[in-house]
Amino acid sequence: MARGQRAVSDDLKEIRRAAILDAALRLFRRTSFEAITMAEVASECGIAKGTVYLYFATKEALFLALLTDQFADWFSALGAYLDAPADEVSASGHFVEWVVESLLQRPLFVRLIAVMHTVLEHNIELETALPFKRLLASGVVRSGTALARRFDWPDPETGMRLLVWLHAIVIGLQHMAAPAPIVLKAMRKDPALAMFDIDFATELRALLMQVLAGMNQTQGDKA
Amino acid sequence: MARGQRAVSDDLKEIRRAAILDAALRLFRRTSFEAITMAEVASECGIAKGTVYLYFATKEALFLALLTDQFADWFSALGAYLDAPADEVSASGHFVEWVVESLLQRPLFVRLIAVMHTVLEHNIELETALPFKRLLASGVVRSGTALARRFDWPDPETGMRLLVWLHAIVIGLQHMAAPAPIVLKAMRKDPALAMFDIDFATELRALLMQVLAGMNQTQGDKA
Amino acid sequence: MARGQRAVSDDLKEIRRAAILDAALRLFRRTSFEAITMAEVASECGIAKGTVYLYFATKEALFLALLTDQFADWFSALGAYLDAPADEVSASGHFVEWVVESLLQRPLFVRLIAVMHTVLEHNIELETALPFKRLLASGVVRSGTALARRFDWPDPETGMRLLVWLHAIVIGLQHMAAPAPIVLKAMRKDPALAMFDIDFATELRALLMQVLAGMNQTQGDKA
Amino acid sequence: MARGQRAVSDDLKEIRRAAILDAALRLFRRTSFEAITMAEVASECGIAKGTVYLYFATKEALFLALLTDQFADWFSALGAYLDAPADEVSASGHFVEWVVESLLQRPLFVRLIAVMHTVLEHNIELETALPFKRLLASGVVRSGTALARRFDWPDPETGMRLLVWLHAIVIGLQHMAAPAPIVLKAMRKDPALAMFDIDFATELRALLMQVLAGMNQTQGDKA
DNA sequence: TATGAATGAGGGTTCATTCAT
DNA sequence: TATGAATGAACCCTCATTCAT
Repeated sequence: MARGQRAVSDDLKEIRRAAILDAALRLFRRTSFEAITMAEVASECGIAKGTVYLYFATKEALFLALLTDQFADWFSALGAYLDAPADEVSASGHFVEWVVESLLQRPLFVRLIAVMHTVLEHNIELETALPFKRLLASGVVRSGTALARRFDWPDPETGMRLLVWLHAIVIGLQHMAAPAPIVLKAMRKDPALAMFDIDFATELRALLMQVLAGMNQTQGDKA
Repeated sequence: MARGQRAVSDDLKEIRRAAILDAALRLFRRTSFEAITMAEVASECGIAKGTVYLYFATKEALFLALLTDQFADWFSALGAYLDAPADEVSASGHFVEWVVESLLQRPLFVRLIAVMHTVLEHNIELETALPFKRLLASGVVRSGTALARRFDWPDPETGMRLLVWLHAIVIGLQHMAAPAPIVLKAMRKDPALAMFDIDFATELRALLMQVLAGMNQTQGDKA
Repeated sequence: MARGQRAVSDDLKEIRRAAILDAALRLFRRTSFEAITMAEVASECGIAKGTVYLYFATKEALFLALLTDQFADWFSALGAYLDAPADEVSASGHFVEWVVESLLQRPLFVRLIAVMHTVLEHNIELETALPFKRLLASGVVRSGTALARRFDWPDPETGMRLLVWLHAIVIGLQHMAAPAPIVLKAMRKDPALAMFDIDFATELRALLMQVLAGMNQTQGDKA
Repeated sequence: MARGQRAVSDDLKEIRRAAILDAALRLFRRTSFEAITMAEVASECGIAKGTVYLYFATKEALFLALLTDQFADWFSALGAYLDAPADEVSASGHFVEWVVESLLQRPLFVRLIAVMHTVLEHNIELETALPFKRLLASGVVRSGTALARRFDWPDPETGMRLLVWLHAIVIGLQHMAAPAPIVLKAMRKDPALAMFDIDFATELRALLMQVLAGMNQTQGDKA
């Protein structure tokens, strides 16, 4: 779609919407949410500033849409993974590895999650928040159930809960794994601060393993 | 210290510094970091705007000092707890309960932690970041070691790691437990979103229990 | 153009730009560059503060644009003067008189020149500085050449140099002719300071006459 | 005088005053008037901020005192020069050379003159302005008279006038010879702007020569 | 006289969002 | 639907100067 062209049909509108999202994603790859301006998004997309607002009510809504897509994609991949035939090896380890890998391949997803509650979910309308949370809920229910089945947990809610916890853990670890420049400098200066040099994947893997170990034990006791 | 009065001695300066921190804390109880202006802090403290900057180089440094105090207090309490004679009942459960309680009693501490990496540690100088991180490191080392001893973990680093994980978990759960107003509204509207009505204490307790269960199991296997 | 009205065409934009410049000029007539705030300019122009920044990147750029116009106007007048048929009377005296008159009629131009190098040319971008200096350069080249022809100086650069010197002289004399209020007071108090009661026109006329006398002598020697 | 020590006698007070001036001069050598803070001056001098204000009422008064010293020194040197036995070679050229050299050796003097009227003479009290201007007046009268005698000008005021003009010329040329960084960049980018790459000494020498040539001619005509 | 803590005015600039065209 | 001109709130921090001690 060329600049100035009007998206009259729904299809064209969808294409333009996607183009805006793509532009935002490209910018987000390079910098942070705060550093990106709506003018830049428009410019990167080759359209006018006002046009962006025809498709997204606020800057936060725009990036929440980005996150929505990422969630959909991730849940889809998770569903595919969980539907695949069970693995002979330790299910826990395999699953943890999948999670770690899936997130390592989606760094922007992780970065968006880290600002989701504190930034993106503020300054949006109910009609934006509602479908987003519903998508999340449906993903959690679906995947949580599949997860419980896979791990032979009697209660599907246990699977859902694990996903909620995973969400929290991802937020926290991402915060710690992406320190402010000045903190990085401090860490370089004082070796005693090396402990704060958190590797996202390493910690996620280790922590998740423990959680699953605990859950399997608990659930095993129950069973 | 009354307005205009000069903090001429180091003692008085410490008192004034504490007064500013106290004013900031009172405001933070009522609103968020973003909503507070330095002018408000000064006004709440009954001093001039510029005076605040004599004690704290930036707004972030001011709130980081607040967090520093909270960390010191919490680590101190943790140390006292860990040094107390071992409990006959399940050590894990007892410890988890202590953590949950200690954080429930310190809601501002938890809220500060939630913005620590993304906000407070930005826009500060190295000389502010360094002592803060060192305090944290020393607390983690000290408490982590005590923790390992308490749980009979051979490696003190296991205790330290648990604290790092706890930190991440607290950040993530606090984000989820303090949703944006619009999200709250969405949750009230759609019962299917009830799963996002996260209770910080409940989830922290449960998750931490699983982590500890996993760790004890793992460490038990090692021993 | 009324407040809130949109300058949608290039013509209208030019009109609005001119309106802002005009507002700034009106204020500058009343006070000094330092005393003027961008908010005042906007208010005087009947538009919002941010709108001013759509047309001028900084306060300095705004006033440099003012100076640009004044330079263009003055160079244009100078060109017209130099292109006019030669005068029978002493060319030097006639030219000096024209310069003095042209500057007396443009007091704001002179005041802007006085802060041009120390204030206006700071805090501007290259894309602002470049065209400004180029306009000046072209004016100097063109007028300097015409000047040399008029005075029968073999080298056009002599004319250009005279213009550069004139520029310096105008700056210095304007500084001296516009003393600080307290200096004015001192001069009123002590008659011995009367020598500092510089009249811009008188000194410019006299000094320029000497410079031209010297140059004609020198050039005459050369010829 | 050590820090904290009290300057009880007038001698000691004079020493401290000189120390402050010296500190300010050292800083001025490195940066500009605007960039220097009174806190820096105090720190560079090893005394408290308030102490500086015991000796100089305002920042401007402090730097004006600096300029006073420089003027006294320069006038003294000029007096010595003019009192020396006349030179066999062209008096004009010799004098001009002396002026250029004397200013090249006093770059801080020149820089202070450039901001004298627009900055330093503002924000001072009458009791600061008065002696400063009187010193200047006396220097101008004395040196102007000597100058007229030297050049065989019948009227001593002609010498005084030359000094006033010299003052103006120095201001203007210094402004042009110390362009803003962005202007420097513009000049580097566009060769057509090379004409603005003003060398202070070169232009001062040339311009002054013309002025003197003109004056000698005029005065010669008179005589 | 020396100190340095306290003061507080001061203002340019950005940018998400709106809305006239 | 597309545009992009217009809006205007928002805000930290500096630093010359004062004055209590």
